[in-house]
Amino acid sequence: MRRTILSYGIAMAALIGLLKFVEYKFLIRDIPLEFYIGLVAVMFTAIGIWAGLRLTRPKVIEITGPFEQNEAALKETGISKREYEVLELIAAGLSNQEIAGRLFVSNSTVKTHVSNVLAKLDASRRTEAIANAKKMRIIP
Amino acid sequence: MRRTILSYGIAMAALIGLLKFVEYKFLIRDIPLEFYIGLVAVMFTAIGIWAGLRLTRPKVIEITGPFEQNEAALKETGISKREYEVLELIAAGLSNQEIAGRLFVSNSTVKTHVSNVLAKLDASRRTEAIANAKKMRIIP
DNA sequence: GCGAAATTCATACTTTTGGCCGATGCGCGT
DNA sequence: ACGCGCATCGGCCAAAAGTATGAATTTCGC
Repeated sequence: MRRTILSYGIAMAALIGLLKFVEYKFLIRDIPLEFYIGLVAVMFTAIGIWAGLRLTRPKVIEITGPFEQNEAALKETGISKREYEVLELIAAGLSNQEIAGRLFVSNSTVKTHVSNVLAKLDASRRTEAIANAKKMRIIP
Repeated sequence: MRRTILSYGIAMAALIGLLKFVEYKFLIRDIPLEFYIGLVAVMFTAIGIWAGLRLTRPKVIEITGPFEQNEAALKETGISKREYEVLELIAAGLSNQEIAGRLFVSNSTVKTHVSNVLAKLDASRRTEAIANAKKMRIIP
């Protein structure tokens, strides 16, 4: 962990150096500052995403055994791709509001999806949907 | 997806605007450009991490084979016998009313038990309680 | 390209759930 | 006897979840 942080520090330093260089180049050619700032923003956003995923990855990979999904059963329910995403998040214990935030849609949309999932899984509560989906082997 | 990208675009635009403002402030006070750039970098790294985490889907851990209950974890939660029964029925997808019928108690009692279970599992929704309990291996 | 399916969103309504209070009775150990 | 945890119940309120309906877009298979 200490090593990891150190690595990131060095990488950051290197990047700052690179930026200085780019900055020099750009300023020489009289390219507007806004453009340069935008470039920096995009670069570091990308770095942030990358770093974020790197640092959190070890936590999520905890698969104990092979989960074989019953594709047939899933298809039979008629659950769409988006609806399945919602179902996964429901099973993860998220609220409609949280799901909306995660999927970048409105609360209304999530409710629609949830309602569809409930109907397709023959359930009237999300907890029942989870139980049914598990029984049918369409979610781990 | 298009919407997602659009959202980011708008968010970016807004942030650039904010940056312009900050920039103005800083330049007025003759603070070096490097500092400003660094600020931008840090900000957008943070944004990137946030976005990355937001986009990461929660991986559901799976339990295969014989279920061996983590007695220690269960004891640690302080969940009582009756509360555990309720928890099992929650996980089975029953409503409070149904649980009340199954355990021959009133709806109020079930609600009390549910509330206690939620508190002891550090959850605020029954679905979250299920997910947590599964992670802690106190229910199959 | 056309049409069906999928995705998105809103509004209004009912039901369920959860939080917070207090209260009673019962058994158990000191 | 007293305190303590557990189980039981009720009321009230707010938030979340679910239902129904309608509609605008987008996507995708043919």
